[in-house]
Amino acid sequence: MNQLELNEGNDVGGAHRAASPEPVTQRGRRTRAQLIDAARRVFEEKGYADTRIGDITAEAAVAHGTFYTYFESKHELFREVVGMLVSDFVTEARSVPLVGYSPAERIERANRGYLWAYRRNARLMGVLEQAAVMDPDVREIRLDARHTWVKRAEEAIHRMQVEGQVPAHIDPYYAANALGSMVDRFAFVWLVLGEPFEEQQAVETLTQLYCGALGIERTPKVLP
Amino acid sequence: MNQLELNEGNDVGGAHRAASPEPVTQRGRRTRAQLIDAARRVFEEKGYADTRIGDITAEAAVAHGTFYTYFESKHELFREVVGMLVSDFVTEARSVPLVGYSPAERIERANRGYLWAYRRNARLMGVLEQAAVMDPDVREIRLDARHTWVKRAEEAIHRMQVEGQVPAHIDPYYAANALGSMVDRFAFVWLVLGEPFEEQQAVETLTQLYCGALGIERTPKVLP
Amino acid sequence: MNQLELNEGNDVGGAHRAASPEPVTQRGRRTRAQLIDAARRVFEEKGYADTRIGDITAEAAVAHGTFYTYFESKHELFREVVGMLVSDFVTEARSVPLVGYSPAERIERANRGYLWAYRRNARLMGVLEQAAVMDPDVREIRLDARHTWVKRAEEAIHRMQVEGQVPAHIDPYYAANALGSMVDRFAFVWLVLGEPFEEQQAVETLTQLYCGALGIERTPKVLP
Amino acid sequence: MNQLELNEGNDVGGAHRAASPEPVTQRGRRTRAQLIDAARRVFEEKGYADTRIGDITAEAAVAHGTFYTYFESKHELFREVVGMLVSDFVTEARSVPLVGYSPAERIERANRGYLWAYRRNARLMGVLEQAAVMDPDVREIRLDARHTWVKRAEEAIHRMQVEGQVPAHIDPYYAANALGSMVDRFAFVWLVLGEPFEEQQAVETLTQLYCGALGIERTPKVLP
DNA sequence: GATGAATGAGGCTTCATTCAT
DNA sequence: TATGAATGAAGCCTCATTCAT
Repeated sequence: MNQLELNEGNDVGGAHRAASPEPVTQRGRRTRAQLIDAARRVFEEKGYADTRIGDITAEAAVAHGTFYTYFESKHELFREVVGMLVSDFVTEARSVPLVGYSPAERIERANRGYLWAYRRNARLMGVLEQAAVMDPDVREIRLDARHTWVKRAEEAIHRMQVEGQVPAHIDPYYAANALGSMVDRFAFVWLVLGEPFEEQQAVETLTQLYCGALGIERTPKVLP
Repeated sequence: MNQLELNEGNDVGGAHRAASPEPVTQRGRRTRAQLIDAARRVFEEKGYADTRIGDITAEAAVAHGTFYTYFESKHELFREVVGMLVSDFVTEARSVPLVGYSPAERIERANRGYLWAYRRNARLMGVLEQAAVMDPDVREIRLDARHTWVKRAEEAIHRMQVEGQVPAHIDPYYAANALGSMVDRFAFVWLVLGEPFEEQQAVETLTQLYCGALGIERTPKVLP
Repeated sequence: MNQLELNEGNDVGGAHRAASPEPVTQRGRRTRAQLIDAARRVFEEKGYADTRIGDITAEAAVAHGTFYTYFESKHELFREVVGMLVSDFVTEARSVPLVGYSPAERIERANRGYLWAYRRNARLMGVLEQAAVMDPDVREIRLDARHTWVKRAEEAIHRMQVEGQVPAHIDPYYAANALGSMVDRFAFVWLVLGEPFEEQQAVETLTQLYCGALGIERTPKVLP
Repeated sequence: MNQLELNEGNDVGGAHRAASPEPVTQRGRRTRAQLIDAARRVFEEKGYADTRIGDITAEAAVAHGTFYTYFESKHELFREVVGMLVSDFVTEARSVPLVGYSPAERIERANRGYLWAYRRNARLMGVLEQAAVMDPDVREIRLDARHTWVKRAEEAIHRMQVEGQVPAHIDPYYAANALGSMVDRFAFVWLVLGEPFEEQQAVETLTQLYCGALGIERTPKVLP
């Protein structure tokens, strides 16, 4: 169970990845990687719409025309960058234990991990949300990732219903969507829009509400 | 109690407007209104970044140069349009009764009203979210609106804690933020990104989780 | 009877002419005309492929962007220019008398008129021939024009066959094409490619061969 | 007597080639030949102006940089290709008998051979005509070739005047130019611009007109 | 006020040519 | 010789903004 609303990785990312072939030479691979690195920094600083191709090549310290050796458009490069972003969330998600802890404990760990991953990638997450609204391709990546998560959370809720830990009248699919939304949006408002929250309290409240909503017993922690 | 994360209206909107003076003549007021109407349609169709001044004037059937008689920039006009969007949410919010119903009933009505208002304005809400990420002015409008709501929800939760309906260990401010996020984000994913949810089930689940999270008793409805 | 291989005028030209609407104001019409004038000069100097939009706007003494107020592409503007070229040939063609002279006399006048018109427009004729090879639209204009002429010459030959002035075994359509080709290509080699011919002798030889090919009696002129 | 308006071959072509030395190795010769083959195909498909160095190397399946091992420019390579085109016309021309047939018979064979050669090379002939308009070097090749032919045809006409087969008042040089233009241009309109002519009728009409223009007796063939 | 033409800075893309491997 | 990556000048097109009528 976790709030990862992003893609599991290669399968979906691959479906969207560039048609441009892998560079043959060592040098080519290095240049391509430089461009992706530079692009991430520029996207974070300026957002998707305000990023110029020239900003990226300047940041990567290559000639303007070199961009077109590897990418057809800003859009295509952005998808590469988003693919790496997704990978980081995936890594975080996989570190959440599925067994050996109480439900409340697992929920807390997942929430904390999600917020951490979000903080590491906050600027870029903002850009991703922005781009997803108008760009169908980006939206598809975003929704694919969300589907991956929803399925996981839904299964976890269902499992807990079978084990009698969560009431049967709750719809697992809708609940997974709603509670994921809660954590995801909270992270966005905090880390992208800049609302000044405090981490300990954020994790505590999100976890407490998450558990309460599902009828899971949990002893509140008293924060200093 | 409601999920309105948008501005209460004139006070905040007023703080941002004011750049261009109200037209003096009848004709001027009509032209100005035409531009705002047209702008809303174009923003909904193309998003903020892809809207051109020329798109708006063409849609409004006025000359290109006429735009600058009334607005200094696309940005300023967008704030006008967002101001009208906010007004619709405010109207909806005010129709939610604060007394005379059970907490669970009030929460359900607020949730339903929020989703309705969101649906009426879905395209534009998407644009607003998009613009809020990169544009500080728009972000300010968005966050002001959110603050308004948080204050209301926070006070409602606190009142219920005083009355013993909600456990004392819950932080009202964080909880108001988190639960508002849940409803707001759910609406976004449904109505902007296009996830196919069903209204009855959406309201039921959101309300049930909202109440459960706060420890409020509520008898689940059985949907057909 | 004449060698005009170019269009009669409005019908065909109109079919190809620009979609861009006539400018509304006096000033707009003047600017548009300036651009067409300038374009003709630049096309003549540099040919179609080597002409830059910037060359045209510089020659017309307007800003670069002004080009796009009136034309979508170099291609569209070129069609306008070619339309004016065609008009000149049409004017020339109409001045050739259809009656009141002997067949040989009419042929000579037509040949001379064709060469004159060609000389007036030599540079541009070269560009037109060049463009017609690769550009389907331009080719269509060129061939439409040729068809117009072929029909005229064909009818004239047929009339002379009926009157017994030309042998019946000659195919009027093929003959019209071949003899028109002779005059047209001779003009091209002379006036575009720069072979140093002399006008009197050119008219005399073309006319003598033209008549001889059709079996028309003609007394050769002795040139000084 | 023939209508070959193209170069006889090595002498003129040699005057323009010579820039890049013949490759020393076997492998080098093969690569160079691949490039020339590929270039012909690409020029035929895209025309001179729209052909990119990269198109040629891709078609030849060699690396982009390899081009510059053998050629200095697209222009130089084009001259190579045109040289091969000319060779084909020369081969055709040499197959026309100079003796042993009547004048009318020789003219007919030459016309038919010219149209055949033109058809084999139609696409490239179109490109050549196009390039000759603006490119002085290509124009020179074209005109050199034409001069070669004019000399031949002029000599043939003069010989026939001496023998009393052609009237003396005809100027051999102008007539050779004009009649060559007729056949050459007819072929162009038919095979490059795509006018739908039929071969038998084309040869018959061209030959009949050619003979008639020179006052040569010829019995028209009746086509089925 | 309204009009629509004019402006030109700014960003995009191409591609001939060079060069290190 | 062959490779393919890197370069950057050159041209294209857009569109926010100004301005004369």
